[in-house]
Amino acid sequence: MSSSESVKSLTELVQQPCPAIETSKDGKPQESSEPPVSESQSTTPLPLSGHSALSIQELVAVSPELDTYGITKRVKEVLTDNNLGQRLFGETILGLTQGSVSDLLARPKPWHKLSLKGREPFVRMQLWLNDPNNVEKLMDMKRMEKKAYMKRRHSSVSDSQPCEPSSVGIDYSQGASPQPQHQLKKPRVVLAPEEKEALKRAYQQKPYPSPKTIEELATQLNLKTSTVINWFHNYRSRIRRELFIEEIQAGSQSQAGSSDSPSARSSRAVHSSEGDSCDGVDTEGPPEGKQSGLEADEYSNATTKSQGGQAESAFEAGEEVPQDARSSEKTESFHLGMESLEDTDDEGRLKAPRQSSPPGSQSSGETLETMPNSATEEDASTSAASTSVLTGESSFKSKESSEKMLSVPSTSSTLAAGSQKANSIQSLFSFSEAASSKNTRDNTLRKKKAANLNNIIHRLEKAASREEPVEWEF
DNA sequence: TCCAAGTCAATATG
DNA sequence: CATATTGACTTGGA
Repeated sequence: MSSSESVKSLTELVQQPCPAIETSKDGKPQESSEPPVSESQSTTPLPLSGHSALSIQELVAVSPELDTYGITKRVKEVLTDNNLGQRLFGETILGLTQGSVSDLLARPKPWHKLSLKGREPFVRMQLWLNDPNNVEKLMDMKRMEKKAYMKRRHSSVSDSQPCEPSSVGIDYSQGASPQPQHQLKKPRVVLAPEEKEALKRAYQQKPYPSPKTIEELATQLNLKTSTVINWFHNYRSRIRRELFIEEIQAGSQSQAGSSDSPSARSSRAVHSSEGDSCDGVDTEGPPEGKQSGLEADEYSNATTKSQGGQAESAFEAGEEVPQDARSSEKTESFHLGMESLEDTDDEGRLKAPRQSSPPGSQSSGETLETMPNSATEEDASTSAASTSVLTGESSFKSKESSEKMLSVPSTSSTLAAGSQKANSIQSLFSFSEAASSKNTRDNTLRKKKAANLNNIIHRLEKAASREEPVEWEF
């Protein structure tokens, strides 16, 4: 209550001003409608600058559609132009940690795909962009931090150790191990490349593995069940995200109506996906041009299939979905000749991180994964999946280097090279930047897309069995 | 319960 | 030092 008025101004506030670019120094649009203040206790633990009126949540609720991609783009510009780090920005402005900020800035999801909670950071960013003193404030914070840091540094010199608050009674750690931190802190699992490969392969067969399959995978890879579960959750959502950014990028230049901010200006060169495809094969889709790209293709493809009705069999059979250039699977394990350097410690490294191994006592010498044999032979699908995993496993010797290696063919540092420092001229007109997801790990992308197809099919089936109006916009 | 979406926080990389 | 990646956890919905 009482805010019908403020809501209005807030809405304006949030609205993207114009394409104006911040440029360094202080260019302050004008702005003056500081929304009134109307305390609201709600829950906003943020160091929210001053008062700013309604809680962000309310603001989010009334916020018009924001161009997340554009916002992050501008934020990135402002930050780099002024040498401000994302840690500071995140903690001060968004109330998020550096990692989250990095992620957000690099892969913003389209507004309509965000939950209320997910929109919050973007509203904050927009608000920040509109604040004439945004940069100054942050700079101040930065200075203050530095000062505090210096101070601490000096004072600590006087005495011995830097006052570490110490952790509550540690001691009694195994007295004969100098480096292991108090392992009460959980080591953080680090999956070996081979393990990831195996999981990806499994995902490809079945994006939503049954508990049983998960168990098997865990056992075979010698991982905790929860780790496998988490991996699938994470992988699924990250693949999904990958597609979102494409959607955004594609949409931002091909117009595509619907959604999008009231600023339709510039849209220039439209470098459609560059042709990396050298090896022909794959994708039967005619070059064509229109539409919003291949991904749309895949989607429609999936849709068609599931409606056609046979998708199911193909999917369940574990046969392999007609993923275009798949086939590499086996082929891939070919180049086992490489790993010239750094493979030395490979072995030692692999087994290291894991602690207490499950009941299955195996491995011990050699290559970690030995896979005696599949535990049991279950139904077709399952066994098929696990088998393939195993197969892949046994033949590994190479890493997933394929992608990594190919992707970095001596790229002479192109733009964005020295950045960090100051240059930013390009940012004013470049626009290219993330536009095309270079061919870096293009391979991976392909794989992910294919994998996603399975994912989609799965969801379609699920939805179909029910009977709601599915509303995913393809 | 499972899942997705957001995050955190440790660790990798640059 | 900064930014990027990623396994795990938290929340909220069905």
